[in-house]
Amino acid sequence: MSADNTAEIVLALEIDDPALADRLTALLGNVSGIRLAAPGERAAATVVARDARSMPEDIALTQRELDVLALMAEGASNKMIARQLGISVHTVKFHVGSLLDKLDATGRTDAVAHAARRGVIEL
Amino acid sequence: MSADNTAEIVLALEIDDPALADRLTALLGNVSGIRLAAPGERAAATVVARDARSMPEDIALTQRELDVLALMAEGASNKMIARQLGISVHTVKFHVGSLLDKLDATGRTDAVAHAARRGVIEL
DNA sequence: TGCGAAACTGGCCGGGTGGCCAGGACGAGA
DNA sequence: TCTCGTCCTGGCCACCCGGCCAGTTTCGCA
Repeated sequence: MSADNTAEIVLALEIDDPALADRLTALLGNVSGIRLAAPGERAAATVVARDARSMPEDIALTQRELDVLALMAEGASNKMIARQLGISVHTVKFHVGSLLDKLDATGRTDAVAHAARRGVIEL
Repeated sequence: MSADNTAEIVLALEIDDPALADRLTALLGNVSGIRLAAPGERAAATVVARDARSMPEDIALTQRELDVLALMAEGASNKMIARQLGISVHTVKFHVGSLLDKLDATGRTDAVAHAARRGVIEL
């Protein structure tokens, strides 16, 4: 990282609302120690507008379901999950079934997509 | 929004790196017009670590592969994708195969996860 | 004009997936 | 105690998936 203490932090802006973007640009542009990223430039952090997601709307998943879900997101098959967790394939399928139910998904791919969208898992 | 011109913009911080978080907290805390959000408080914008997307590491996917990938991310089966795109299931499987290859994935679930991670698709 | 890339289609097949049935063990709480 | 939720296991089965083989057309580029 070689984080030079005197180096400026490069911030990227990703704001839909033009008014808000303008105000932030004006405010942040004058802060010493912070520099706004040029278009396409790599930034250390990004300012995003959507407060929308990151909603703590936690779906009630059991610990075991979270275990299975995490491995599913890695692309693991039921057999692999079974081996990993030390349970039978049948039990894995049972948990996967519950997951599909709770996440309102049609299949395992849909399930991880939904889970990622809702912030249940991190890709 | 009732964007009072004199109102402070509430910024939330979502940074893993403690050092970076500290520096940003110190820098942004002194900016008039900006206030850092209290834990749990609704913010107008969020500062997230790292340059979220805009990864220039574009995997070379053809248009058709992107079509298929998008529908895969919706949890669509090969049959559904075929109907949606007006092509045969065989062709869908052909594209899926290429996708698995290019994305270095073991299955469609893995492919969607990889694609999302690399910013190829938006969940 | 030939050549490769992309897109498309077909058949075949082993293994994976998801839905259904049934059951048992365990702990928390009424 | 008795019920409820969670976790676990089994069998059965239709269907889907991914990989293999083969082929066609269309397009741009050398």
